[in-house]
Amino acid sequence: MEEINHKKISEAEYLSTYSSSEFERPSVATDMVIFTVAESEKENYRKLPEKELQVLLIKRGKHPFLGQWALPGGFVRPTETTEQAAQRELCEETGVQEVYLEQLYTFSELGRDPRTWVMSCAYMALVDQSLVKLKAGDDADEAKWFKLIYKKIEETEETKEGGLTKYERYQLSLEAREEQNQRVDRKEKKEKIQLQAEIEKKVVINDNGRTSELFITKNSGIAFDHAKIIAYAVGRLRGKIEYTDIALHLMPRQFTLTALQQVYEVILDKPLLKAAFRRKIVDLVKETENYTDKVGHRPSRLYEKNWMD
Amino acid sequence: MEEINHKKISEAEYLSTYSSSEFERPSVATDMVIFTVAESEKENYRKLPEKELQVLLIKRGKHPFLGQWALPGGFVRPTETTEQAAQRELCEETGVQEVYLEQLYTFSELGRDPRTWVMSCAYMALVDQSLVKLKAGDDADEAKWFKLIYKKIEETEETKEGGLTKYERYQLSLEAREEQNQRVDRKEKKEKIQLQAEIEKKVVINDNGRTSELFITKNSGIAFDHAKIIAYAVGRLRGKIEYTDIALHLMPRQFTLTALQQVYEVILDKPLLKAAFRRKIVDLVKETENYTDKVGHRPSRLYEKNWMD
DNA sequence: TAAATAGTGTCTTTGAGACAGTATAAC
DNA sequence: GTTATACTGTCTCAAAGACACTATTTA
Repeated sequence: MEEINHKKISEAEYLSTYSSSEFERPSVATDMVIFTVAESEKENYRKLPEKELQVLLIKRGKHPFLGQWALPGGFVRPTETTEQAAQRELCEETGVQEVYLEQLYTFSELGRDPRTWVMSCAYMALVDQSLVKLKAGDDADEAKWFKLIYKKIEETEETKEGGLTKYERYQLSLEAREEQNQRVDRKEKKEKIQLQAEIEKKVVINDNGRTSELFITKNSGIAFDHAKIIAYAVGRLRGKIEYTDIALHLMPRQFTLTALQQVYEVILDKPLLKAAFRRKIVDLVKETENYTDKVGHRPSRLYEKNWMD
Repeated sequence: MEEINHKKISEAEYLSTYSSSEFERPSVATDMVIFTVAESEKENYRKLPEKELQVLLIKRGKHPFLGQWALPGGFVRPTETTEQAAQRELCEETGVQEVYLEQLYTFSELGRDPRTWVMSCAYMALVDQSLVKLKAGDDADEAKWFKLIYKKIEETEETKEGGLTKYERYQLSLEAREEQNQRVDRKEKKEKIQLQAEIEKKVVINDNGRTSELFITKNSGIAFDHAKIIAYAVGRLRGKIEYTDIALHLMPRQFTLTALQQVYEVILDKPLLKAAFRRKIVDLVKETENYTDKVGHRPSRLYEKNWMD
């Protein structure tokens, strides 16, 4: 509590006497959920490649959670906003400037970092993979794209007196290919890194309305509470892709409408009808006079992003 | 940077040697945008009362911004999450437990608090006015409901090379009735407290997409960057009321559909068509057998909230 | 009975879902 | 010609906008 008799001093005088260490302060970090969409290999020469939603993780080279995988991030400095910190981390990790960046949520559960009191202001970034150059992975800072699958696996309801509680269980699977860095052998072993977590969404409905909260119920290999942050980000991405044009941030300069549709499908994790999809996104894109080429079937017109509205 | 050779120590050992004061830390506060909807007086005995959107502000009894009006809030303690801090502030200020609470955004602009490095994790709360008992206003902590009007007043576009910049100017008006506490004179002077701010929304559209940012361009009487936080909250409320049932949190236990429509109208600041409105919200409410009474015209059926989905 | 709100019916418009049908390059 | 994708047309259905019409209470 301030004990100064404020009636008698000016604001300038007050500030000069203000002690900035009256309260214990948390550390504040930003964590970045950086999404991209990449193509996996073609099954045959005429089939289109499949797409996958990917998230960037970094192998921790230090305690805590040494050897586990974490979201890129770091502490916010006194000379920058959380957004600038996120921007800085993003650039350090991917080399990309100018990408879509959105503040997600500030996580402040006690004990989320075993070291000390740390809040995390989480951001989501959407990047076009073709622009990204991952930093060469030295031991302490190995970055990898993980294929992300996030699915609801169970839904239960419980009726208590005066209300209803729903539990939705989601599975988060993250998978990356382990590259054999040094070995230049013929038998290029493609070992996979598999991370898994289970997230429970608890929805309480009673006279006072509806509240929902996420919990990590299982976790193997994902550092801190980052499984929860990723789950939150996927939810936000899925919600926003339906009524905004953010998906365009994941596209290269020119792209086919089928490619765009695949991006929507892989994010929403469900197939969409072609005709309806095209009607919906027609205003988000501009026709070009270019077509795909040598694809083993009818070529497709290329489009560009149309941000005007 | 941590200079410990982490290869040789366990996580437990590492944590015991971790110094928690390596980085400069910000103060973290929560600020609450507490909305309610209240009725103003009837024009005549048969007309329905008008509704107004209100926000709770507190007159600052200390520096900085002494005498100006600020959102309720306070520093987050090491024993609580930001949400718990918000909950606590809300309860201290309004006496209400169990209300709708939603994290809005974390504001971290440098210099937003002249004392020191302070981030604010802002929350929005929606309360039914009938449950609120404002704390008796002692000198240092006078709380008041302000009628809120937030309107777009200008929109300009600027085409630069490689992009388009839109500026949208919004006016935020806050108005409260100054009650004459002690005086019990006949001539009950109803002086008004008028606060005004102008917010500019700058939208930049270029090859990299669309970014938008809010700035306070004029401000009279609103402390800190709280005009911006309020503007942000109104935007969120307007967006969410269209596709969720959060408006129900502003309603008393029983209410008429016209009252609910008025709440939507006052928040969205535009009239809605009755038939379409009723079709849209029919699943959010439950019929009761009760009707309004003595209203000078046909009585109206009362409804209750129906959160089930 | 006049005033004011309550509540319903229905025509139109819009957009999404569903699905079929035609088009076209590469092999 | 076969394969696989590109692209369009249209029927249906559901929700929202617009507006008009009927119903009911109270001073």
